[in-house]
Amino acid sequence: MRKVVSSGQPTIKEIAKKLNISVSTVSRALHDHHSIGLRTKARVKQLAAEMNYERNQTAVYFQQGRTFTIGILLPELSEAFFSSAISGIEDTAYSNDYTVLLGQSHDDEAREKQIIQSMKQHRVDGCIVSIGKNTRNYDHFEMLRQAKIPVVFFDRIPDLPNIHTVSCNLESGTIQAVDFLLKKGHRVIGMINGPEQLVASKERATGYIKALRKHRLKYDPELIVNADLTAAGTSQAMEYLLSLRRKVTAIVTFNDYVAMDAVQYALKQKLEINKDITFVSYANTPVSGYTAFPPAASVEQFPYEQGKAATNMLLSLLSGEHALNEYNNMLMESQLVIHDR
Amino acid sequence: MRKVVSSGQPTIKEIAKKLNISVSTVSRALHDHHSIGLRTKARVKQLAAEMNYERNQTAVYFQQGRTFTIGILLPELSEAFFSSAISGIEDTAYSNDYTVLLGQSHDDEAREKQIIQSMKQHRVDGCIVSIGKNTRNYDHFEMLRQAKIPVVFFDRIPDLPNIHTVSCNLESGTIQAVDFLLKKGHRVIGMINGPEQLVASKERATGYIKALRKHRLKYDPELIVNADLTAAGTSQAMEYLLSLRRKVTAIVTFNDYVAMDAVQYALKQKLEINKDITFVSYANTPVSGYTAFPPAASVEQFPYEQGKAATNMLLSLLSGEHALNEYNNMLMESQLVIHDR
DNA sequence: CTGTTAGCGCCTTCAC
DNA sequence: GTGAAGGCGCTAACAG
Repeated sequence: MRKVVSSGQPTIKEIAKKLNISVSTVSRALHDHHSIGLRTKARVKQLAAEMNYERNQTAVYFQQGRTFTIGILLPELSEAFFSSAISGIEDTAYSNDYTVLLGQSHDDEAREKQIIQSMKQHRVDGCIVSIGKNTRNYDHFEMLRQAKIPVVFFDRIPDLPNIHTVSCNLESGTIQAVDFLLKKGHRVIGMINGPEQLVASKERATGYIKALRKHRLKYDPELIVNADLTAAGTSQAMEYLLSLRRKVTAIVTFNDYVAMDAVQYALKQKLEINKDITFVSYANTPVSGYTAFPPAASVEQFPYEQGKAATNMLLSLLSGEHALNEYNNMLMESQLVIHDR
Repeated sequence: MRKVVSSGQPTIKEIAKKLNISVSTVSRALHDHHSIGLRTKARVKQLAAEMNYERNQTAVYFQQGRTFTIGILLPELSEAFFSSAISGIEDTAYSNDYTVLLGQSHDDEAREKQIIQSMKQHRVDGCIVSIGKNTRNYDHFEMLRQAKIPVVFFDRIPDLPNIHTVSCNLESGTIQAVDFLLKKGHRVIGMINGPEQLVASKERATGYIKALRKHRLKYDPELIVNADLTAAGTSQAMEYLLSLRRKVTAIVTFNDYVAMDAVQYALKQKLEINKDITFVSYANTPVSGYTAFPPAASVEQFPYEQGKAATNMLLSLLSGEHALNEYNNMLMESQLVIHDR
């Protein structure tokens, strides 16, 4: 059907012919094999350079049964968190001579399956995956397991047994955040949290409660609201928090977007930011520093480092220095970054 | 050296053996070749399904001499513009059954060369490239040309003859921006432009001047400042513009970051945004809407669409429906998006 | 030190 | 309709 177009690129065969030696000698010379004479080596290398020879990796991949390529599946590249993460992945992969094959699911389960399928056919050596919001069925990952393609899950992790994961624990950062507010004298601290079912929301709530407990303060459940992360939801949450009997002087928001919406609401109520009300958030975006009223502090989740860690974990799996029934679950600690003292 | 690990994946050979037919029959059956009997076809397909057979793409790539993979080289994934662009690239590639190999140069020329080299070895079918800020030498692209790997340059385009490009013309958007301000009654409009040597700066300046000319207003060179895009540079530029005899009531800024810095400066001078002073900017970031004082309008550059266009151009080059000496240079029009009337 | 040979999985031309 | 054979470029036994 499709014509095989000769690429015109020189092969070791041609080099061998011109030099009147065998292909294996050429191959070995090019690889600096110890058993090849210095003179032949030099001759081969010189001719190869002259002819602009370049090894055909597709042949090598085929022959070796591995591609030195890792597949990356993420929900959405345009989210700052993921673009930062993939930056870390790509950097680490490249410095280990691996290439990166990319796919984004857009949180669509069907597309996610399709991409995994395509990566499997591509014979990637391994995958790094952050699953979509709506993914409920994990058959595609089961197929990878059967094909013996190792996977490291990262940030958005499926509820599966025996998997490798890298994620960031938000509890510690939240404790630091609440600590920070308490030290500044705040006693009534609200929290605009995310949807209840998210692990990330649970970690935030737990951190909040633990921080209070640490300071022997009683926890008032009224002060935590679960919102839907939309601007409208945030306004509602703000309205609620500001209507409470106890006067809320600080609020921990689910992320920077929520913080920005909350700030807008507060400004409309003629509140002075960092005086009447102080915000602390989670750094999903690097631009919060540019806003007129950035949060006084935010919990950094180190997406770049997470990407790096996930890649290193995958590479160590690929190097085969692991027992097959050993599963790595790495938990990074989040950390509070203070913008405004 | 490295052991060849049998992947354990079934091959057409095994299917053939189990069915006591030849590999070529299996191959043909799997491809729905017309000359294969319906019964055999069915038997083959069923067994293949049962065995979880999956075609080894690396073998196909090798054999066909093409990989259905395109290489993407970008300066920096964490820049909103590029992450949006790659989103468009990836979507388009995937819906055409192409896979995407990723590399970021971090604006480092050496790394850029290395990535191109690696993509060439990978035998990508084509490349989409946005060059680094500091790249002065283009030998690596010359090598791609010799290897007959088509390249589409995009957004950041090198100064080379006979290349394919996709880029966005900022002149039109700038004209619209100035039009918008003039219609709102502004007569003294400043511009904080970028470094003089950038094409993008030139286009902005030209658009500004053309818009004034269109309205038969005289152009005052004092009103355009070239800044370095840092916060400090922006402050200086603001100080200068606000010190002019003629009272500047509106400013066009190089991008949203500059706009945000400029807004900060204006606020410090107790100016009221959108009253004493109005800003119009270029949309490099989707978050400007979240800031307390977003620009009244901004010039959209459609990175997603640019990525899509570049990919389509590359795909059409790959399909071979082009003369070799034909070069495509696509210019998209930027467009003003009004946030605040 | 170097050459010969086989084979990776698949497709395709040629023969039957 | 189906089979046999060759070859894509490279590596790695196995022989000298």
